Amino acid sequence: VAFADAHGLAALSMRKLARELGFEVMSLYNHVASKDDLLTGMLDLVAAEVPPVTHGPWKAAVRDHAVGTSQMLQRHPWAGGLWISQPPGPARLGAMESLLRAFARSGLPPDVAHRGFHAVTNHVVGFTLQEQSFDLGADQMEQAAEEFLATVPVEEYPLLHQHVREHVEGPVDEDEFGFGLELILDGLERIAVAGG
Amino acid sequence: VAFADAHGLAALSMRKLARELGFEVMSLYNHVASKDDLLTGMLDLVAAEVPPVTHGPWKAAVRDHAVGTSQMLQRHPWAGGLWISQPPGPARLGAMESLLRAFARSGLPPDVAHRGFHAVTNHVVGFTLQEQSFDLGADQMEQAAEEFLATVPVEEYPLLHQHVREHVEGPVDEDEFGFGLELILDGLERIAVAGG
DNA sequence: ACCTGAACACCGTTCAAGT
DNA sequence: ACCTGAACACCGTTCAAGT
Repeated sequence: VAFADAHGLAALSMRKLARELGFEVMSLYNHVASKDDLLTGMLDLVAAEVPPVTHGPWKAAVRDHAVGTSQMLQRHPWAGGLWISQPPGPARLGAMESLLRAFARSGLPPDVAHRGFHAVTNHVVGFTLQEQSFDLGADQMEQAAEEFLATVPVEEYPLLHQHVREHVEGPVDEDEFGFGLELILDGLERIAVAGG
Repeated sequence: VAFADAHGLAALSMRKLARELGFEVMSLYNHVASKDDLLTGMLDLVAAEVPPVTHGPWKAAVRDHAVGTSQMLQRHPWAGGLWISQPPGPARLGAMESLLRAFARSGLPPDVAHRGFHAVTNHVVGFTLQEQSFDLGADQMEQAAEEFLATVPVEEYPLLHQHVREHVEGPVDEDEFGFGLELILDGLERIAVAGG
């Protein structure tokens, strides 16, 4: 995890990891079955960092967990891509169960709860991945944006230029994640209230 | 694109692609600068398959484009992962501009339109990726679900078991994508109406 | 129980040489 | 202008051999 945090997922090869740890490559296979197994384990390690889902009102519990997961994925930028491809370990399974429990006490019809669960988790992973593909950490951000816009003619893409400029100038997008999340949660709550 | 559709992205190496085409590896570098360049080109090719954003009412235009993009990503399962990591080519730039145009005529305040744009695109990419990580095409679906559940104790994760079972038994999740999309679009529309 | 040298079957990419 | 043989610097993984 420390290696991936420091050098990124692309730089993580079994050989480099072994060298960093002071061993030879093949020694790693005494501790993990394969590279995939290693990645699965890494992912569950960071999944365990997310604060447990609270026992209070469902909306706050779901929101807090979504925010906590998003923050964790921002701390470990390599984890978002794996989140989708790796099977869940114990930590993630536990979080999923707790989140389902929160939805269960929402009063939503079971099928709506089911879909709501997906809408929320989709938002978390989709948003974080999308953000990471564009964000580069404040300072380089502006430069990257300028470089990008330089390759895109203004006359042809005026709104796109403006959109990117809004990104740079901020702080419009201070809490974009929360904005989308509230759209989903408010929509669900409206259904819960109407049905109850 | 045909190769990736048929064999998946993991199987696509420059060497195998060259063999499929009846050439040697190195010949490919007369036509693309690198493998990354190849992938960027492939992605814009499939991006061009998405029907153009319509000129009508903003909500329908945004919805249709979201649905069209989601369908394209399901036709080319390898494309979702690249969607995030590759820079947009001409086809995608054009689609982004058109989608921004639809938001521009929504009457939403500029910052809400900006956030709405992201909420929608996040939903599309997040949902498709999430779905692909779990869906395996109806037939294998049930078997995969059973295998997965076999590794997860029922007593510890009762709601998770039920959730997966709902996936298998369907057709609860007939239009999960649309459900989440409408939550977002309805929320935006409410803001547009209240503000106008 | 844990480490390791040698080896295998792969990668993407460069470069000089061909036609 | 396009193709290609040889080579380079990498990969993940296995297996037999060591302590």
